[in-house]
Amino acid sequence: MHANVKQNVVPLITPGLKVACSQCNLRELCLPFGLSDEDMSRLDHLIGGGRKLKRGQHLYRAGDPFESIFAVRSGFFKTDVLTEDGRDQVTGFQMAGEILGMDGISTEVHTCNAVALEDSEVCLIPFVELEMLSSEIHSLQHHLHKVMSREIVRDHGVMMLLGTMRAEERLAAFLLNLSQRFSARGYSPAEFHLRMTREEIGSYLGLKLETVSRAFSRFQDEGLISVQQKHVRIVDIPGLKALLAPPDGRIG
Amino acid sequence: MHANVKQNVVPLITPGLKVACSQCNLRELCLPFGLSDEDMSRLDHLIGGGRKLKRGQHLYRAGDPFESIFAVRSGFFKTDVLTEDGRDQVTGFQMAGEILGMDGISTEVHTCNAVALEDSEVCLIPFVELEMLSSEIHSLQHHLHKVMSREIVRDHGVMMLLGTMRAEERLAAFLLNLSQRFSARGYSPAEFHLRMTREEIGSYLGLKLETVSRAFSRFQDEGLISVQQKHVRIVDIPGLKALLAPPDGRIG
DNA sequence: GTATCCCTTTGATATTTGTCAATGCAACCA
DNA sequence: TGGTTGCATTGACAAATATCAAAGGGATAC
Repeated sequence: MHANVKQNVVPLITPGLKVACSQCNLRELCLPFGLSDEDMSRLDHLIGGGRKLKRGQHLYRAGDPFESIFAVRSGFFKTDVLTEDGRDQVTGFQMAGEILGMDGISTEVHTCNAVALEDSEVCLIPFVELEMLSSEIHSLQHHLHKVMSREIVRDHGVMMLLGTMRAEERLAAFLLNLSQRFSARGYSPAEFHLRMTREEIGSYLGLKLETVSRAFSRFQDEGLISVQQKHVRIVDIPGLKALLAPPDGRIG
Repeated sequence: MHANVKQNVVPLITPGLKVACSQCNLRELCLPFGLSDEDMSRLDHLIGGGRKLKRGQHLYRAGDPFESIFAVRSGFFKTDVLTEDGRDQVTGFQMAGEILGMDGISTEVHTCNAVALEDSEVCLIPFVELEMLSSEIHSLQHHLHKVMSREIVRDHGVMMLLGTMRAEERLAAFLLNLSQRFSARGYSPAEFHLRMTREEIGSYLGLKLETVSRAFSRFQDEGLISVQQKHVRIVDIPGLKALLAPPDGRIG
């Protein structure tokens, strides 16, 4: 290898990784949602290939020029924001069918980091070309807007969690959210493997890792879940949901 | 007034309130940013008129069908999310030139409430027509995407604030953010009137109103600001900024 | 296979923020 | 003008979470 080629450079596109929305079983969860066969094949031609990432690899970093958004094909990601003064906030965890990178549109530069938490694959969607195609395909344009709006609504949910919930409520909401998303992808809603550490969960939930660990233990003691390291089984979904109603529960 | 007309019904468009982006001094802060004169006049024709709101009036409520987004022409708004279990989270405060209502795109229904905190005026931007026009005007399409992306990035900043900052850091960040936004609109960055109550600030910052009030008092004792009820004068901007570097400030 | 390292759990204590309560201030209305 | 009402401030105390510290468990690398 020549000296002017860094050893850790990773190809931006994994050669031979074919991508076709029309053949993808995630299409109903992902960007192609609602497209006709013909329009979907036009989208196929736009997708700039795929990319494989090993656990721990960055899909992009804050400061990288923005060129594409990404659809998660398989695997699991986290996004986080780092400030100069050393704060680190996990802003989300993304799984198959979800879109990454929309933070970069506003400034043409990514504002957060996206890291694979397990070996993963993504589709590259060049944004300039996506805009061109969505000028022509109204349903694609509208769905892109929906995807971005959904991200805004999701963020509001996280603000609600961080602003109004206590530690155990936050963790319950987090587990129920994961459960629901796994379920939507055909996996068990009751039993799954956490891809992230207690510290990453804590960062997302605005808690210290010890607090997260204690909340897990408490849920187990109360018979709500069974947890061993990263393996979680939800025993009592209604019980977890009940935790989300505050003590004075002014319902109705 | 006839019995079948509710007394509190407010016209959705204020008759006679003319709106033209091309004549608006907010256009560089708002949706028309970057448009040519010709394209701006096409946007003028799309804007569905304006609407005036008195303090306390809702621009829209969670559950309302989504039809338009709104540009704040004058005044001041808050948006908040309410859950069935009684939680209430203020998700943002909006001032002139800022866009409201993008939460509604994803489900065709608004997911939060928008309330005028002082007498205000907005422009109505019918979304279906905006999508049609942005298919034709690429720079409008792109700028709409930027505006939505900017909202996502802003939300990440709020998550950072809620997830990693302590009470006084949150309030300092809040004041500095207001200061910067007033400044960008030609108002004093150092002296302004808060349009929201301590409770609303607290909701936004994930704090109780008493904690907000104590933080204000502490800032005043330390000579950082001068505060009397809703009137705030920032005396020491660098001092406030210094509060945002955490105690161990691992810089560099 | 085994040693290492990172992650997790748990306990004791400190700090921060929330809760409850009382008072003060200011604007608004009659 | 005076009273009412809502908002803000302040204090004392309680509760939640963070911090510090130590030890155990699994996965990974050699």
